[in-house]
Amino acid sequence: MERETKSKNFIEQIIDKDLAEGHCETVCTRFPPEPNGYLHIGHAKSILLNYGLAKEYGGKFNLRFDDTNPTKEKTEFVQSIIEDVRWLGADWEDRLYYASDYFDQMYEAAVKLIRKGKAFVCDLSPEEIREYRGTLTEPGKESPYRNRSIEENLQLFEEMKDGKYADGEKVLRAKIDMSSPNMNMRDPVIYRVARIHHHNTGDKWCIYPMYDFAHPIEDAIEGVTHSICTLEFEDHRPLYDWVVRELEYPHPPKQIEFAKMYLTNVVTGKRYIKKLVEDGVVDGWDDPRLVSIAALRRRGFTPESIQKFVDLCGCSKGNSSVDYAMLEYCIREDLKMKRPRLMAVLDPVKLIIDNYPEGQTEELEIENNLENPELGMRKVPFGRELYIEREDFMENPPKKYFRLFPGNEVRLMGAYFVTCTGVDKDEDGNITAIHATYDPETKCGSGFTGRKVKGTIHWVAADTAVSAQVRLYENIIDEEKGVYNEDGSLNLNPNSLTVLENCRLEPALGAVQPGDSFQFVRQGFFCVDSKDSRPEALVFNRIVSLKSSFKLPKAGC
RNA sequence: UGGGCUAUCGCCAAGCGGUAAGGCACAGGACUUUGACUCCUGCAUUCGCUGGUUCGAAUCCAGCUAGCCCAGCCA
Repeated sequence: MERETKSKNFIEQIIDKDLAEGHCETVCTRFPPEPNGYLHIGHAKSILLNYGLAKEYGGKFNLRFDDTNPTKEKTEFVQSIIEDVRWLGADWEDRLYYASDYFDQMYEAAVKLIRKGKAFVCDLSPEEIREYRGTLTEPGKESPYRNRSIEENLQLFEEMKDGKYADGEKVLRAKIDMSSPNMNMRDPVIYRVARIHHHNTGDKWCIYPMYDFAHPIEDAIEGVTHSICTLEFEDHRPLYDWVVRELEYPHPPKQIEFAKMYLTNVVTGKRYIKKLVEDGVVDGWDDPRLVSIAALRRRGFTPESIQKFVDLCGCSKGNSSVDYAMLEYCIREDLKMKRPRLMAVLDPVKLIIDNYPEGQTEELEIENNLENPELGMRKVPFGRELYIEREDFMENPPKKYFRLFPGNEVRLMGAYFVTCTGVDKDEDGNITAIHATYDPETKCGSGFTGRKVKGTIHWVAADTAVSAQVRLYENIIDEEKGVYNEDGSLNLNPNSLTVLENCRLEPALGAVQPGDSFQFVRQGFFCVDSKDSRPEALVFNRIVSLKSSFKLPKAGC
């Protein structure tokens, strides 16, 4: 098997260099979500990037919950994150960790800093700390508590741990530089008091470490070599390095930042998704109109397609917004060879073959996927009355329309050639049925080569068709215009979901399982909704359309 | 006269001083029992701008410009 020779991204180049220069001997990465919401396509990039790197270098990949702030975290999210990461195929083996399991070590680390004179207990209120911090252009000033003795700090910190102070009364701060141009270095808070039940440690602690202090410790404890995070943490790196250095870890982990991924025409961003869910605009975190991992899964995207997407997008330090068409391409590419191509009529109109004997039926054998014989054959019943797609017939066709119109001959896929002879209409002029004649000689598989037709259309037999509901999902919001308008109203795409109630499927589709996906000939890729499997009618979600290059001319024909 | 980061085709993205990869999208054409797929072909004389160094610059230097991030006891 040939492997595409892919150029290495900047992270791989850093790792190569670290390995070559002996900064590390192996590679260990991690995905460290805070369990405060559901994962989305942006997280997939981080997960697959970290996992892929570990795999590429024969190293390890850890899944670690960064649960240092119990006010926002829930077990519910822990479960969904585990499920999503597993589904994506990132294997953490036996290395599932919780930052909260390191609280003892973090406490000791804080004590160590105090002993070194590098941390102090501060009594300033949150407001005062903000005032003392200065601004982006002015340096801050030192806290009046900055020069407490080591002994006093030790005692006070222990008292914080023992619950002698109320929330917000005291914090532990790193003693760095109040005049640093980097706000993160102006004596950052590293421990705060919070009397909140923690999903993992219960009520054992009433003080919790801050991210900037906790994260490097977590990485160091686990032996993470490359701590990959997003761009907004770039300014935190000096602090990350400070913590690692002051705590004197023998194998300091290294933080590397990359750009988050955005998708055009789609709501990315945890807090917007959260609001859409909370406002009831969507049905939940896994509403197929969203791009949460759960939604993509329910919509019919495969882990392989997401992997391909992430690979294709690459990784850099420039903020970017990837065209949604790229994601569509990836799922089409993944599914086209491995799923059956079946016939489904989304907007049915009856086609009556007048010269086909009344009462006669036959079973045609059709390949499930013309390009992949391994998927086998299936039997499809054929008869005098069929349903075809309403848009596959035009009474007055424009130039270059080569589907059905009066006098024209087309191929019924897998069956016969039929020639349109006329239409029935109701009093209002709506077409109620189309009439045609068929040519028995042209049966599929008979080797007939007498003449060719330009159009091939799909169909289902009227009496054996299975009825179904099909949902056509569109991107929910045009994020270029903002998720919410200035007046607070939602900037929704009103056509984000179209429900087609009257679809007719070939009988083979009556026995499918939730989650199964198919290509519907000429329509696109669809997936049986895993959450809505009503017995009376199957519910299909459209994953993505096929590309279609024939566009009807504009009005006037 | 705060700091950090980024700038290469409509969208991603290689490139690391030797004369602009690739993918998506798009447009032609061939093929076709899906107007799909597949297959060809086209698609940056130019790398945010202006200077400089050099035989040679997207790559080095200087100065601009634009965008993103930072003043949580969030992560």
